[in-house]
Amino acid sequence: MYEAITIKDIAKALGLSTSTVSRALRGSHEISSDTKKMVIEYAEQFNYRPNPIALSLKERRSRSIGVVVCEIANNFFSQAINGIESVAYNRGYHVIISQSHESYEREVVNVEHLASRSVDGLLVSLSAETDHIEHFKKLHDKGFPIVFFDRITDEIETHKVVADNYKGAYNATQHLIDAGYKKIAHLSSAPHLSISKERMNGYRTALADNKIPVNEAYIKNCNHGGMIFKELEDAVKSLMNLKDKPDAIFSAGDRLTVSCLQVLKTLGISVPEDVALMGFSNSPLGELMNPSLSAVKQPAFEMGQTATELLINIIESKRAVTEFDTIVLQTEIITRDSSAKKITKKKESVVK
Amino acid sequence: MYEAITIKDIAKALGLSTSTVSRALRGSHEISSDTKKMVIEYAEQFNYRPNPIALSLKERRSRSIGVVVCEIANNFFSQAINGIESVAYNRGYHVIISQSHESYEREVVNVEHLASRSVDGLLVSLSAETDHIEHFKKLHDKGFPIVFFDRITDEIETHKVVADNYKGAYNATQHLIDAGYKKIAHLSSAPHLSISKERMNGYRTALADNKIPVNEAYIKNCNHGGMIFKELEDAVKSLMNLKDKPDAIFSAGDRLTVSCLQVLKTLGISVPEDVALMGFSNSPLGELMNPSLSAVKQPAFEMGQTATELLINIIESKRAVTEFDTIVLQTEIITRDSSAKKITKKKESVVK
DNA sequence: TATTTCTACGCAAACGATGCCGATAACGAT
DNA sequence: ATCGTTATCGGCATCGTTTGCGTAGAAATA
Repeated sequence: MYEAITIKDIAKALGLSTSTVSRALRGSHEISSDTKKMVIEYAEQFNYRPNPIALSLKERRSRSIGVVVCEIANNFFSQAINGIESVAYNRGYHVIISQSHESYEREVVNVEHLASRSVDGLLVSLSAETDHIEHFKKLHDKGFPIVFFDRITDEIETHKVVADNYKGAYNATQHLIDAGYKKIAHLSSAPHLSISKERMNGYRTALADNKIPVNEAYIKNCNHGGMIFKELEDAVKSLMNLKDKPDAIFSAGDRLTVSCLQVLKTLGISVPEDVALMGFSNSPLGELMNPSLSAVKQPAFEMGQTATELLINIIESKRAVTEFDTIVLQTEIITRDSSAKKITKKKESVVK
Repeated sequence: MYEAITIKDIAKALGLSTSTVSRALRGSHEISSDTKKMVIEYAEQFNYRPNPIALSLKERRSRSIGVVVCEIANNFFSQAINGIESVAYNRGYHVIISQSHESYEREVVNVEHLASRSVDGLLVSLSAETDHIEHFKKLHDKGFPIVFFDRITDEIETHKVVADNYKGAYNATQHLIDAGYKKIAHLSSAPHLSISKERMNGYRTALADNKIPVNEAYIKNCNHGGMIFKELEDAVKSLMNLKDKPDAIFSAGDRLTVSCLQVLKTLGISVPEDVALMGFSNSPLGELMNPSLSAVKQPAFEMGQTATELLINIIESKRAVTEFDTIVLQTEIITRDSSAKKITKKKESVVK
């Protein structure tokens, strides 16, 4: 069917050996300029392209990197992937993306599939279900290059790239407090994820610094990261069914935030009048939503870029890398209507 | 650095030849069951995985397919990719995604990169800038498997998968008319794109069927598909600066619709009171937007699935495929607030 | 016993490209 | 005339795997 020209074809056609052709194409000095010219012209005429697979086999590298994320239909990750792609292409690498859909099993399968020597390294953000990481440890112990970003693990020593989740969550919580909210709930993903822990810490510390006691009933985890709608729905409902309802919700992820808003809408609970909402989100649609969404925005593109730079550095390093960095990038608080200043009933009656 | 076990290692360790090991692992009947058992146990113990690159070289196929789309940070495409992935993985293929960002040049580079024998076939949705397709023709003429989806071309005969853009646009326009709008503008992507033409036809026909003359000033094209914000902004502004303003906008793409809403918001034009809005969109956020967004929804996931099935069929077909299908999938009209029934001034005064 | 038939395995080529080592010829130096 | 040098090219092995063919030894048949 589809047959492309090889170095052998050129050699045969020109009455040369394959080695001569190979050298001529790479501009070796030990080939006469006449021969070089002839070979190069012939190659161009027939649009010769070296077979990357043969090269991979010979050089024992594929010049491609694998990406393992939970899903690409999420603005944070699609922006991160844009960053990954921009660096990868510049440095001559292909990018192979795989989605775990927050499932541990699919993550394992994808990693196995990618790592069995078809990629030179892995860029990983863990799935919500993943609570043990033997599949990565095995690879890492064998010297396989891995860089974690966003949802990282401290069980593996390698380069990592994260947003400052602690500070982002702290600032978001503080912002809600400053806007007059005191009963702030926290909606989070799986509790074992690094991002969940860090954001939880930021949330708790901000409350503590403001001398607001933590109400454990206000803290809800979704072990499937919002991939199962019911889980999230139940969490929001149980929150809003409390005798002492929260007056604000700080949600720790994009999918969570959006679904939460959806549930609130269904329940007829208005935002921010009945309950304020603030989340981690990278959706450009935040300002078009009803109400427009306050959010902690992560530097997704830069995270992807940085992680890719680090990964390729490991891949191309001559000796085994032993010193690893954890890069922390800053977040940005975007305040919009969903966390508008609280209008207390007192104030309202005063106005009246 | 990272070294994995090969068939050669097993052969040496067990005092066998590589061919025997190879056959034993594939369960050949001409290997004694003792030897087979020994080999298989050894392979499992050392976690042997065949080198996919060596296999690719031998079988002259990589078991991977390339995807060329304008961007993944677009719900239509990320859903389509989910469909692509689901079929591809089931049939044992990797998926390599590349984004053109609506740029012709980047599309060409990506296609060259992918097709130079690192993928077995291509799944393509053309970029907005692409108005000639020699880069695909060259490949297709050589017998390289390509399937187009969404934004297709009729200059190449191969399998194609599209939504029923004509009917979708017709129904959307009819819906706007039924809701009381008569001065309906149409905001479209590059005019040479198949989707643009089909949607334009649906729009024009619906108007004609309702005996509404087409006002050419109401038709605006964005040659960069909305990737350049100013282009879209200018289009919307010039529309709303007309003496005879439109009372509704039918926009032909997700990015266009969202950006349009944004511009309208900036201009202080309220939807649907001042102008109604309806678009093609697959964003699940439509119902959370302000106002909630009426839209034509495409079966993105199914389109991805179908296109992938067709592509793999071509790839795995023994003889050259000469009969090609164009699969047309149905769209769905979702009506929400942005196209709510028009409240005419007359009616309003009557109510008063 | 001699011949055929299995059984169970090894050898080598092939996929495409590269790189080490050699080979050859022309040429100048001794 | 002999040797060393240089320029230019070819042979061969290699990466990891599969596969057609060959064959040694054992078993079965004549």
